[in-house]
Amino acid sequence: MISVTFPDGASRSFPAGTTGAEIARSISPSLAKRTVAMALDGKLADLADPLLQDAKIEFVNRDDPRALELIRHDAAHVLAEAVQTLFPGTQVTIGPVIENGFYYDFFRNAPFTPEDFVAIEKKMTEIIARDKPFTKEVWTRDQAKAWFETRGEAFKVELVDAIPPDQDLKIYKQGDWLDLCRGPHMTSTGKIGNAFKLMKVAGAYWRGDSNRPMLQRIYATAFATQAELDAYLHQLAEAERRDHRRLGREMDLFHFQEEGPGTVFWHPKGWTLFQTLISYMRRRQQGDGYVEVNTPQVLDRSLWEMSGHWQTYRENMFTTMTEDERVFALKPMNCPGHIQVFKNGLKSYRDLPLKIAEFGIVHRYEPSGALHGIMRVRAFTQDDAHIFCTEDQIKEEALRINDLILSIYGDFGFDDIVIKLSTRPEKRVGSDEAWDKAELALGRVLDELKARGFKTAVNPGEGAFYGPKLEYTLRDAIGREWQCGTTQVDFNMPGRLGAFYIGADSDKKTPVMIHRAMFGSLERFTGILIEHFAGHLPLWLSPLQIVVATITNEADDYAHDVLAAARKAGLRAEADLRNEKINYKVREHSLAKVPVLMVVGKKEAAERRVSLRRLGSQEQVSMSLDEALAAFADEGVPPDLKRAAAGKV
RNA sequence: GCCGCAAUAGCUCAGCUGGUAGAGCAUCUCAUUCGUAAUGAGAGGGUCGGGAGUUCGAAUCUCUCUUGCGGCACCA
Repeated sequence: MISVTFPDGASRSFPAGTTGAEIARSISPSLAKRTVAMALDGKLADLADPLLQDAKIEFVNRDDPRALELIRHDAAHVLAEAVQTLFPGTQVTIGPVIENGFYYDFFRNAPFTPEDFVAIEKKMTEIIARDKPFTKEVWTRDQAKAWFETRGEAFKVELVDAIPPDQDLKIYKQGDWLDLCRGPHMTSTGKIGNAFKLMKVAGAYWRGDSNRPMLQRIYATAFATQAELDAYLHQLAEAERRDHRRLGREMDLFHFQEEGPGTVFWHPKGWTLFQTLISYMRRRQQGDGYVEVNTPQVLDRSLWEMSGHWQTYRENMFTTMTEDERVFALKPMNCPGHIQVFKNGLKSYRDLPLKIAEFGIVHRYEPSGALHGIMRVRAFTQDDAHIFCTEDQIKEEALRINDLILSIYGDFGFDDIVIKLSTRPEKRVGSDEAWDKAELALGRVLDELKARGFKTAVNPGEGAFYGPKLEYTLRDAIGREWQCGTTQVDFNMPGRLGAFYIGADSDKKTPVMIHRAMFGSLERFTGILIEHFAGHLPLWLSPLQIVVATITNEADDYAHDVLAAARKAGLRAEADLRNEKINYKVREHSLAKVPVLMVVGKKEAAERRVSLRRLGSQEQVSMSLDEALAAFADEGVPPDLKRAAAGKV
């Protein structure tokens, strides 16, 4: 006999081997009917599993949040059956649950089309309606291999081979169709319901390896209820509404064209935003002891050979050959240039830490498929800096960077940050001893940050070729994660490029270099801000802050006065004197995401007032011109300057 | 780079199985001076992404290149 404890704390004895379904039935038929799975000691399991030892049992209903994973996983099996029924000869591979749904990877030569989706969804509905139970069997390795081999399922055979010998091979059947699967599943296909939808088809490499066959991945999603599915689809539409590529055009910030793949044409408004970010960052860096430099865009191949870029980063570099057959490369990183600045003039240990910053434009030949608006481009501006220091100074400097980064993100409203340590990659330069030291140093910093309560994680093998890094990932308004800032400890490059300083003992010493960026890429950060704010930038960032819109031409003179006064108050303003209705102007400037509309007509002109309308609000506020300008001038002050004015640093 | 899809006016898009292009918005002109998300009328605007082929004839079919989109792989 075993003792089974229920959620209310009560416990009962059952013969060992009693199944969850039997226990549910022993309590009440209605409970058994609505239960789709169980959790044993908190772990989801098939309801048909026998209980072999004492356990805490919970019965999981279809509307239990834990059931969502099962609904999706079951739906993946149904998708696979539907596809194999409709398209015989298609091989199945894997079909996991992912964040917002699930997918299944198939091997088939002909592509799936939108019409196929309709047919597949119909077939899935049929399979679900049949309501066949999911039944589990344990097979031997040979049995499973034979089954899949005779059916030409080469990928499944490979999966069978990859399962450790001490693990059972579990097979789940739904009617006549079966799949190798870890489980668990719900009791039958009917429990899936009809709130599912095929989303898209895309290529994906078998086992994520670009040297292996390309499979067709069908993405789909499923929810417990139609209302939840609808809410999810609505959320997708919301993300599309925020798309920076669309908003960039609507707000007239930038454009791309065919001749410059992955390179941005910044328009006046976009460039204003970009420069606002640079000015802000320049102030923050100056406040933290950085000096700013500018280094060449194009440098001789030999320098890149010395730095190691030529050997490890060549396929990402733009190169050019001049008339005299010299090979140059456009810089993909600023570090070698900053080392040249460091080397110029003898440095003493008293000069350390030396923090050299540059808003450096780097060119990287990114794979064509990676390009994405201004988020992923081939030429971008980094808020880059290199800190030359001693080994002893690493921790303090890394923590200073950390504090600065977090303060900066906070100024933009990003408070949910994850800090990840990336360790040595396979393709790297430098000795293992140097890597040990670098990883140890950053590991200590990570521990310290963890102790301070920050969210941390480790990404093994994801470091840069010259050193490990701490990566700062922020979460935007709709929950997406973006990697922006980075701190990288480098024991290699200063030595490779012959940088040294004179130590306290008069000996030449090689400095350690910390590479760091906070926005990361200004282009990407700009894109993140556009999407985070859905185009509704805070006043200090908005490239056009105020539009003065007239109601009739009789207010033109006054509108000119208002415009001049706004500009004098340091605000970025334009006037719209066109002979158009005020409705038309309101609509147009609202769509262009102008934060403040000052509407002026005869009434305002007579009283030297303005009628205010803020973006996103229908409310109209009448205010004296001076009062309004004072308020907006104050609101438009960047957060760091506001703190300085308030005497807080 | 790989798989799939796409490219028609500044923007969004229509154009069926081949018979040499169309709408709305935007632009320009005229009228209107009208209080918070589209005033009306008229006009101009496209060698249908580039190249090659099939055909009497190609926006439409084929090949190829380029660019973009969705993923994968890569990454700031």
